[in-house]
Amino acid sequence: MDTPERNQISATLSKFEDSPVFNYINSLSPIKPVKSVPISQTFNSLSFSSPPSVFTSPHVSCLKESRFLRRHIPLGTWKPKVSSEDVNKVHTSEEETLADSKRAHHNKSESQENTEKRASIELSSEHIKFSVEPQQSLKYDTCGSPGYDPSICDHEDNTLLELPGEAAADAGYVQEGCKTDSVESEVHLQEICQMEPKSEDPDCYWDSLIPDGSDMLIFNSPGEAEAFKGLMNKPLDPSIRLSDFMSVLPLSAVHNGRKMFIVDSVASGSEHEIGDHCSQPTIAATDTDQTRDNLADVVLVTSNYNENANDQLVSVTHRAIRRRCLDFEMANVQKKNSDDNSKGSSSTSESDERNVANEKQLLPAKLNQRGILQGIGLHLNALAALKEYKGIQIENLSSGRQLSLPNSTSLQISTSQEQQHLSLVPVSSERDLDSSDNGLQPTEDCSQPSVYMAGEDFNKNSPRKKKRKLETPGETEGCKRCNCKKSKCLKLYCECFAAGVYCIEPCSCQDCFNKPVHEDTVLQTRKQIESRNPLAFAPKVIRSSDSVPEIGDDPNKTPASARHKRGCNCKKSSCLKKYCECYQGGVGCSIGCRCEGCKNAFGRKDGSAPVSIETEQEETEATDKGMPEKASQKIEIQNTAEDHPDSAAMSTPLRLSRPFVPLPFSSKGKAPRSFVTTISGSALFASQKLGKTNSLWSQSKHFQSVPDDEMQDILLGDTSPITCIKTSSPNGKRISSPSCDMGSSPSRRGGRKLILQSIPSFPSLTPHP
DNA sequence: GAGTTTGAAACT
DNA sequence: CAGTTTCAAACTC
Repeated sequence: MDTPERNQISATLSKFEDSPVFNYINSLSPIKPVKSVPISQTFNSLSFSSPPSVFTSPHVSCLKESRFLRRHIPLGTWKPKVSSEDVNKVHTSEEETLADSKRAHHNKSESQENTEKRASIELSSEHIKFSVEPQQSLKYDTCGSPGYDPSICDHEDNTLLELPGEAAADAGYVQEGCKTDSVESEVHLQEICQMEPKSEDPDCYWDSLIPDGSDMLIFNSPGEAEAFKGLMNKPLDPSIRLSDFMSVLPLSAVHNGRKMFIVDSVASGSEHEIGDHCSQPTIAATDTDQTRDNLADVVLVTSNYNENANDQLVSVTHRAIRRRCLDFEMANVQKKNSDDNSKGSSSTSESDERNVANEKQLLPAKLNQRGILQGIGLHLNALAALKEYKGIQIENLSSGRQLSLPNSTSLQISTSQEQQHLSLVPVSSERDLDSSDNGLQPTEDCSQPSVYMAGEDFNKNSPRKKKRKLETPGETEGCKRCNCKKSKCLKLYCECFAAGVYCIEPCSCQDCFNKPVHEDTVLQTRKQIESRNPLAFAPKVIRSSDSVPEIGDDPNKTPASARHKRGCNCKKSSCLKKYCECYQGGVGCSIGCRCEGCKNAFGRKDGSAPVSIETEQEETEATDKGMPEKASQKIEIQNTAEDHPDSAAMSTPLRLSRPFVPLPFSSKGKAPRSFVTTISGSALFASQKLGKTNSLWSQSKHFQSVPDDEMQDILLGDTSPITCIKTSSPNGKRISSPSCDMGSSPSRRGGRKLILQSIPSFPSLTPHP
């Protein structure tokens, strides 16, 4: 699809205001009746920082990096509101099928070419998608969420992966799955337009909204809506904390301090129509009066709050704007005046993050020291640390994040979790490695947890989601689901807990405490466990690889190795079953493993080629279960050729060298849980927090097996070269350090440096040179 | 779906 | 630190 030039967008928008169409739109009711459709709540991890929840929900998926946050908003039926020619258009037809959508979209793009512009709406029976092409937009995909339709997700994965440079293409780019997104967005834009105060200075208004380089964040998930709702329901309180918003909004939306649109279209399953409730005037008044000067950057559009929609909407909008002021502006303010407590207090982590980004240099020192507050972490915690460092009072982020709303699906940010994730920076997921050309982009992974979904609530609202989840094993299964009965999901036995995610609906756990409601307990428990083993929540599988070959590395050689951090201890399974964490994680065993009779198909402990006659037999078994024989063979070959027999960490090139090969795991197509863990923790955070994946990526290498001590050093900015990081678990179990075998590879060095350096650039939405 | 096996996690 | 117990996933039937 053709995407109008980004820079054109602003202009276009401006034009919008003046255009008759715009007026027309404005005249329309801001919100059209919409049937809500169960939506996948998940928030995709972004490549930008987004608020992690204490535990992110495991069911996140499809992470894509693009400058544009895109969320799927499956609107059941969305009624097209406007079609405009000048502006470009909105093609709407209520009942267009996807095919129709495509067509429409296509047409749109054509028109866009002509006009350069902007919003186009297409409706699809099921999904309305939107695409906005602000210069800098974040794309937020929600695919992979529990209820998310895998097909779409997959599709998007393929289609949406975009190189930074190609971001612009997004808007225009529409594929079936993706296209719909575009449509949705467009629709939302319309709504926004409608909602936005007309009376205001159009110039200022739109400028503030979308204009140059604005980042657009679109929220479609019901959960978000709910979360907002909760916040909004509260009386407008100046003291509202940024964190409150943060819990709902992805940091990414904020971190740049750019304009942000928040479009919330559906309350899951809700069939209410809101349109009538929203009154533009009210909103306009609110926004304009107070924020005019500030040029509200955040526009929240809710399409369907059932009750009191009007009020809520207004308040939401208002707050959103407020938030904007606090965040974006605050960040700046803080920079300038750390003294400004009034704002500072209200400023939330977002600001902090931004600050961090800008002042990364500060991070190192303080992070570590305090770093370890609840977990350690760069992200919010880091920010917190930073704040403290600056003498700014740190706000208890966690408290703020928690959404009190019952129904809120909110994205909860958990301080501890975030910290941990950051500190541990897990390795990228295999996919990431594979797909990312340079590791810059975290790929989305269905398994990535980014959002907590109130399972119960969620279910209630959207049984369909549940169904979908169940129906889409590949995707959903990637997500953790526990079945704990006695551990209350507060032990590492619990996969959800271990993965740093809250238990959600699909879990069959009993007496589960691993829920946002028990955040305190969860955090406490985590602390306790971490005190025992700082790496307890680190990804089990550590991958140290850069997707990008490093200088000096043999191109043919897989740059990375992946190992189980602790190594396995298998005795009977021969490391050929998922009992074996190494195998489960799709990595070979290393000398760090204490396994007996290792036959790990991904690489034996002794470094020998994985496949032997015996193994083959075994593998046959595996194959039956879904492991492609070829894959295994391939693996073997690679191992043989590449592994260093003597090297402690036998590399498992598997993932790096080839595109993601389905692991031999379950016939169900379920990704190894280990992977999930890794992915969820690392990739997600990396992307979310740092925005630039690559930086994290690199970091991840280091973090992978870096003990806290070292980690601290690193964070502190200790630049002393670390040739090989030795790690050991508290209990004496060995932790392989994959990187070691690489020797003092450039990657390592590079990664190290990156740790600090990369952090800084907060999610700058602007393209990276 | 119930029962068994397995190995990590937790405990002593 | 080693041995034991507990636990839940993986697996089998």
